[in-house]
Amino acid sequence: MTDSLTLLNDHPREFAAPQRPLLKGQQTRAAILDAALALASHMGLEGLSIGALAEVTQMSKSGVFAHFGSREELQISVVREYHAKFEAEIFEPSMQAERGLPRLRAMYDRWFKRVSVEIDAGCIYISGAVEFDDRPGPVRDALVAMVQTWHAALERAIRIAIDEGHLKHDTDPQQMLFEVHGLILALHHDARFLRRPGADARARAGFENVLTHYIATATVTPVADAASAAGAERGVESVSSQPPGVP
Amino acid sequence: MTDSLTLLNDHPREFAAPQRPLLKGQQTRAAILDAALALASHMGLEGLSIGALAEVTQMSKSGVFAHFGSREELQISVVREYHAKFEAEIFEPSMQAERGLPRLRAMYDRWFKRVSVEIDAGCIYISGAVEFDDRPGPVRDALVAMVQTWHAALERAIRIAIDEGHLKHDTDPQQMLFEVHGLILALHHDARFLRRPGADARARAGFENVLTHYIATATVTPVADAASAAGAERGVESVSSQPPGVP
DNA sequence: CTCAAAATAGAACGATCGTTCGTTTTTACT
DNA sequence: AGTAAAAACGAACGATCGTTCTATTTTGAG
Repeated sequence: MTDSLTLLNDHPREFAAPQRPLLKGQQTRAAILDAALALASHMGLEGLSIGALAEVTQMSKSGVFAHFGSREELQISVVREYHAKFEAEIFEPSMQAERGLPRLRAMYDRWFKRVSVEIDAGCIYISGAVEFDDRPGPVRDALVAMVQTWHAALERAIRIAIDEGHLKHDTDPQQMLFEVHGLILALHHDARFLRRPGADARARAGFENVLTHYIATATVTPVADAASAAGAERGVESVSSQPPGVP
Repeated sequence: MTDSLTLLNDHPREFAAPQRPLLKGQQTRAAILDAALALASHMGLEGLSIGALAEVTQMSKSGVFAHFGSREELQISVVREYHAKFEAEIFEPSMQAERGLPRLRAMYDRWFKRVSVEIDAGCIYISGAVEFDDRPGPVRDALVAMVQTWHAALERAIRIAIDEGHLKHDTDPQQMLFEVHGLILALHHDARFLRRPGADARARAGFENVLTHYIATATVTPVADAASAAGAERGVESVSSQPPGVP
């Protein structure tokens, strides 16, 4: 239950089921999807056009089209593909870290690197959220479902960190998630849009600031709980970078 | 110097100068711009089309077009219009608050209400940032300039709060701005995209958490400066809601 | 009222969009 | 090799896009 981010991953056939499974089709489909993912990272899901996709993949428009049946289905497939990669590269490796704060740190670190280092490809979750916040439909539904899945995983990690005594017992997981998510969004904004150089350092420092708040709050009246304080200290010092990493 | 957000506001004529000033033109131009602003808040700046705009304003496509000369100029005009309203409704009233933390609070409060309460109209700064982070050109340039202007005003307010002794003297203004901005972005994301009910409360609480961090840091080794601590306390308790408000 | 200038309308343009259809090539299995 | 299904193509469709052009109407000052 806690070791899978999988949701909506039951995609046995996208829109038309080949009765006799040929492999060439899936192969080029994957190639198209790869190009579509790169294209959507730059132009957004709405900026994704079948014509441009055909040009990139050296195929005919109708040839590309036939793999998805509609533009909307193509967009949904892109979202699903992004989710799958996100799950494999961000979520799953982080689950190898120890339960509690180390795992939460690992998740944030990988998430943060995804947004900052790979400047040449914007986060589809973030751009999609803005593009489809006013556009009802299956694309929006798919986006919401996958973002919520990721957020649920983060919230779970926070709750575990609380249970393990790494974070204050009265920590509001959703509040902490809100603040951490804000840091990622600010990073995406400053790095990609404003092109500010120090944005990644700000995101790192911001995370530490949030942590200090939820590990040992700076209340004007320190009612320090000895046990949880010790636990927090353990958590703080244990892991500051990712485990060896798996995939 | 500190009481104006004005930048790029020298827009005497947009693209074609009427030699003998007629008022009907400016009038309908304003009406078109109003409709364009509402339309862009829902569909984004890229989703803004002259055809749809003509339909809304009950005009011909060419009639609308003639007022701007190009779609790009229309987009820039929308950005400028949004900036003017933002300046009048968010920035200027906040400047009536006392220097320091009260003013910073006023700015955040109005900013935050702009993003949360008016759910039926997304923030063009935020959606524009995502739409144009990979699209060079004059529209992006205008967006960047105005966002930076607003950020500069916020940074100025933070610096004043430091000078007034309301915030810790070693506060990094840009870091604090980064974190506060993240809260607004998370609010926009959760309220508009995920449609989570409690997002505004999270943004409020997040701001308080950031404040507690920069007013009296929870360092494990409290090197409390008596003077700045007293100033911080003053600042904390002085204003928790906006001044009467002017415009 | 007059009249030039300004504002709006209307039709058409080339381009691109997603999509459909009929045909041809390629694939994979017997 | 033969064959039926699958995959890819190419042309065309209607719609919409931004834009250009030429009329027509409206405006505001003399």
